[in-house]
Amino acid sequence: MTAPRLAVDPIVEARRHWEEHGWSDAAEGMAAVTSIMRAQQLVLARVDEVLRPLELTFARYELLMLLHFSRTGALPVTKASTRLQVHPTSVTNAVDRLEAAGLVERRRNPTDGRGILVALTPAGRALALKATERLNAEVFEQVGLAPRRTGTLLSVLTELRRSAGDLA
Amino acid sequence: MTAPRLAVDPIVEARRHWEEHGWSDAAEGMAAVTSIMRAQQLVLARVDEVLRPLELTFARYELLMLLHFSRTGALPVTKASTRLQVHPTSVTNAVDRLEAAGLVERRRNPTDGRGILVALTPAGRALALKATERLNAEVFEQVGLAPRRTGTLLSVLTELRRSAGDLA
DNA sequence: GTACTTTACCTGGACGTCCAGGTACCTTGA
DNA sequence: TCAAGGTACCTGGACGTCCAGGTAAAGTAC
Repeated sequence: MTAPRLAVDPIVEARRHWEEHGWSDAAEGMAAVTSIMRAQQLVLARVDEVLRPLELTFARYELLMLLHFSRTGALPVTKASTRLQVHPTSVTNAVDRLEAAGLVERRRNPTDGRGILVALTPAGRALALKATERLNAEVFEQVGLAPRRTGTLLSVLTELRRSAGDLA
Repeated sequence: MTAPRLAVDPIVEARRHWEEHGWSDAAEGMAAVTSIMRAQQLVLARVDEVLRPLELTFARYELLMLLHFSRTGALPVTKASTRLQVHPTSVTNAVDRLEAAGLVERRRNPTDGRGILVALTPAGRALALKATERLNAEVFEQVGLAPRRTGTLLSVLTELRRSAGDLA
């Protein structure tokens, strides 16, 4: 984080401006959207800080864990893309870097000549578990909310994702 | 959005895996963090879709609105960086593009020879208001939550941001 | 008043995200 | 069987974010 702490919350400030401009119906939604953006930025920064010494990023970590949880430790790019809910090229990008670090490898897909399988290496699996230990201890076990509140957040965000067509 | 809808929520799935691995203390936090990431991705996509016809992005829109709400319509880069809570180079980047589009201009800062002022042009102000109209109607007034839930989300995220040192 | 430190901004680069476009392969239907 | 359409992956590029490093000006201290 670079910026100094602020006396006034920019989001509260923006909401006040919205009200004053007669955009009251949109003020709360604007504040919610902006808060999500900012929360993501903060949480991602915390996560990446923990992962930096391991030379991982959250995107790459997620891919490693997806492979770790898969039966064979190998998945086609498309499958990974769907599960991670990112664009296929984002997966290609992550695989490039993980492959260069020896954490995954690309294999020919025996059942589909067009495709490849992204396969976890032993080093990749070991690093994924190490990263999980640290993330659990330093971020996930202390997100920064009162006990019940984490569940509340989860529930509201699930509703939001569902309404955005993210879930069935 | 590219990926097809999934039968199972990847976040629910991941949480189950966490529980099964004996990481129960971290499972809910992991789910919360992942949900924030995904929610941000979805909301940003909605916002950018509305802004695309105007050749704006959310980052640039936010800068335009910050200037619009400022007394003189002009701010130093550092001030904008602090208010928007992004790195100063992100502001430089946004200013480059907005300036190329004639929406802002760089002026010498009369009170500080090192600095510049980013000043809103009439075109920039007009576009900011037009963009706000559309964002209000198409996103902010219908975030996708039941009425009371938006307030709940806002309250929890504020708690999260405060605990991350984002607020005073 | 001069030397040291800090501040403001920029450049260059890494990374993740998406989109557009291209190639190789599979699938489908006549 | 074979042509048309769809799928899987990659490359190249745009964009936003951050970091590292550099220059110029302001502030501070002796």
